[in-house]
Amino acid sequence: MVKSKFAISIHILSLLSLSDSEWLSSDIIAGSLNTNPALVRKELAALKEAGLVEGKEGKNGGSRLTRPANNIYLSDVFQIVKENHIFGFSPNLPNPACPVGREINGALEGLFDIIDQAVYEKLKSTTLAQFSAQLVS
Amino acid sequence: MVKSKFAISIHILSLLSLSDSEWLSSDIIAGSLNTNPALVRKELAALKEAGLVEGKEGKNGGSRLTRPANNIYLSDVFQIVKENHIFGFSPNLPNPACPVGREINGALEGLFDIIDQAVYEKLKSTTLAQFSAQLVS
DNA sequence: CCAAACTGTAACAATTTTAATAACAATAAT
DNA sequence: ATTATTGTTATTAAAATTGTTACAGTTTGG
Repeated sequence: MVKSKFAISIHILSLLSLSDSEWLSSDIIAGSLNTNPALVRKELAALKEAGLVEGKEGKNGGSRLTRPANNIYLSDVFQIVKENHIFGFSPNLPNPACPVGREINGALEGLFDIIDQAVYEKLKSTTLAQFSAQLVS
Repeated sequence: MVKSKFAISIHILSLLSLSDSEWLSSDIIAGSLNTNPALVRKELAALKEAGLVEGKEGKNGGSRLTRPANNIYLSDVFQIVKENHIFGFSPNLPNPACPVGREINGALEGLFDIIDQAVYEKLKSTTLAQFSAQLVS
C-alpha cells in the first residue's frame, strides 16, 4: 500500500460526507488537501471504481458519496487503498540455498495476512460518519 | 516505519535464533538475505541498541541473541523498527482555512495510534521461537 | 607482535517509489 | 458557443530507500 493513500482517501471522504450530497469538485478538495486536483481525481478514481463515490462530468460536476456515511466503514476504505501487505518484504529474493532464506517469505506471508486482518477488523468498528463527526465539533 | 525493516529484522533474528548461540557474522547473514553486509550491520545496530542482540568485534566476531528466542515477542521487534505510524499522513499540510483540513490530522493521529496498538497486540501473541520453528520443519 | 577477520559507522551513489505538473479530449450547464 | 469540470495519460521532479565503498578500531590465533 502506498502509505499515505489511506489518509488522503479518508480526507476526501470526510469532505464528501460533510458536504451534504453536494457535488464537490476536485479543485475544492485539492484546496483542503493542499495538493493538486489531478492527484485528487486519481484517488477518486479508486473510490469510484469501488462504488463508494460517484462522479458527474461537465460544468458544475464533481463527486459525492453513493451511500450514507453511517453505512461506510473505515475498513471499506482500507480494503480499497490496500494494494499490498501493511508490512513489506525485503527487496531481494532470499537465498534459496539457505533453509531460512528458502522458507522465510512463506512464513512472513502468513504472518502478514494475520496482521492485515487485525487492522481490517479494527477499522470495521468505526464508520465514516463517526470519524467525520469529530472534525466539526 | 520503513516498510521492509520488519521483514529484514525478523529474518536476521530467525537466523540468530536457529544458530544456537554461535556468533554469526554479518557476511553470513547477508548471504541468506541476499544483500550487503553493511546493510545488515545497520539493521543489527538497531537490534543491539534495543538490547535484543549483542555484538562481538574482531576476528571470529559476530552477533547473537541476548536472551532465549522464546522470550522474544514479535511485538518487541515491531516496537524497535517502528519509527512512525503504520499508516502515513498526506505529505502536505492540509489547509488550515478549511474546517476539515484544520482537524483531520489530529483525528487521524488518534486513529493511527489505535491501529498501531492493535498490530502490537496481535504480534505479542507470537514468540521468535515459534516463528523461526516454522522455518526448519 | 603481526596478519587476518570482523564490527561499527559514515559518506556517498544508485535505484525505486511517490508526488506534482501539464495537457487534453469528452461532457454537461448556462 | 463558452465555460467548468471530469477522466485519463504522460512526463518531470522530488523524496525515500537501498546499495556500495571505505576505513578506523577490535579481537583472535599463529
